[in-house]
Amino acid sequence: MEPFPPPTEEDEEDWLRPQPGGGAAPPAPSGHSKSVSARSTACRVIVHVDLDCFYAQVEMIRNPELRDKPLGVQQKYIVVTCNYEARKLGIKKMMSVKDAKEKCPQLILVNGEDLTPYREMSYKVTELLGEFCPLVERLGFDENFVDITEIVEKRLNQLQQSGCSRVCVSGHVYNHQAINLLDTTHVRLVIGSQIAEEFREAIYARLGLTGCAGVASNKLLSKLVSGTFKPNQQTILLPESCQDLIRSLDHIQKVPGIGYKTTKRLETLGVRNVCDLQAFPSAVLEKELGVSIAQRIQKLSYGEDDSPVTPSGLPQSFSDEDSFKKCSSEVEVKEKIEELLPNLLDRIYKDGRQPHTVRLTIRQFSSTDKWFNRESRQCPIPPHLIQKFGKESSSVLSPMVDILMKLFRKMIDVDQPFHLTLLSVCFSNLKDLPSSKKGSIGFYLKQEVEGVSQGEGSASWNQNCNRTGT
DNA sequence: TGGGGTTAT
DNA sequence: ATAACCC
Repeated sequence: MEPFPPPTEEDEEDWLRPQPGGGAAPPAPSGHSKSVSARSTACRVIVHVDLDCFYAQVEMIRNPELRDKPLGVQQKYIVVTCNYEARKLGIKKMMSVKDAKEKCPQLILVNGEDLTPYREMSYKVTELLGEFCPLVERLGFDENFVDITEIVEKRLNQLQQSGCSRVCVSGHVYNHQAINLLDTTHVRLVIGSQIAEEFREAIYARLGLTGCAGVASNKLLSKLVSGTFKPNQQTILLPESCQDLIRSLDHIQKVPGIGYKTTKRLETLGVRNVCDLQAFPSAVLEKELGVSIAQRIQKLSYGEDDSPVTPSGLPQSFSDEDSFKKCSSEVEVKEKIEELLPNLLDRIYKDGRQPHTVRLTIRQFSSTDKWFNRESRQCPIPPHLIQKFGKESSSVLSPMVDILMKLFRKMIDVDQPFHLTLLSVCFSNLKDLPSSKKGSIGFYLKQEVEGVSQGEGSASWNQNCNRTGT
């Protein structure tokens, strides 16, 4: 057993006084409740948890012999991620297999096109965090935001009332900024660092995964600061260093929320870095991008982000896709769809809810603009078919193929030549089973099978139950 | 660039 | 249905 890898210590020590101003504590002579006004003024405390090279870690758990070797995870001809052994040898994320093998002939590659193991581990992480706190939001498979404001408030009160006068930061402080324990915002973030450490310890002890964490007063800043010390470390951001952090981003596209398209439009305006965006006239920005986007990204450029941590709960859609060099006949399309469907139907069956919408997405070959020309058609699933989702997937398969082929013909004239490079099937608009269904014998049999085969914890069970009401 | 996801319009 | 964003 390896111990939990030691974080770097930058502990600060000082006295934690019950109240500033030397006074014992709660004045507030008016009829007003003190705790209400104190709470409304308290800053939020957000943790961003970011697993290290997630797919590679999952593969190393599945096959421990890969542990100490340079390992890459391959999808088609791309190394989508790799472990740190491989990074030492110059392998980067999203490198072509060709370049990677040239750089490092000993690189071991595993195929990661089937996301099932990663998806399962990903939800175990989210569920584990859900045991600490209900406000957990997923971002992709390997990141989670947790709003720990309330946990921090509780611990702060405990600390003050039990006469404890010291708190130590766990992990790094961004910019090496000194902590002022007379500042309750500092103290809250320090307590947040201890909770973040507990998150990472639990994820390592229970799931064997390492990762980074960032603690700050909003989602944007927690995410940015989590990446400052990189594998398996954590960092807090104190408000006084916020501008340093946001301005350290050399390009605006590094700001989460400012993507490829917006970056291009900003470049047209001469906006290249965060400082440019901060200083840019709001009125001009609003005319160029629309009020909503302009105001949001300009706030982001100051490190301001009032978006809440929205619990992700159960997935809103299930999709499966495959890309390929060429698919140019109706028969091939049907074969590809028949390959994608069984896996998808199985996932939906295990979820237990019924999808009411199905969508087919294609990508047509084009030499220019190689990766953005996707088109899709969707339709409601006929009620008689919806009913069958609770049963054997075989009874749904061929009618679904027929529906998907009709959607395909809405996009593509099959009498004309075509050249597809991607097919994707997505089920969405998921609804809980009608409650009358839940009394049936079949329902309970199914629940037991799932509980055993997926080894689900109580958190997911509770999540499922809590949502059946709405 | 893969094979996924989300929300806004 | 698409377009933008995220990983």
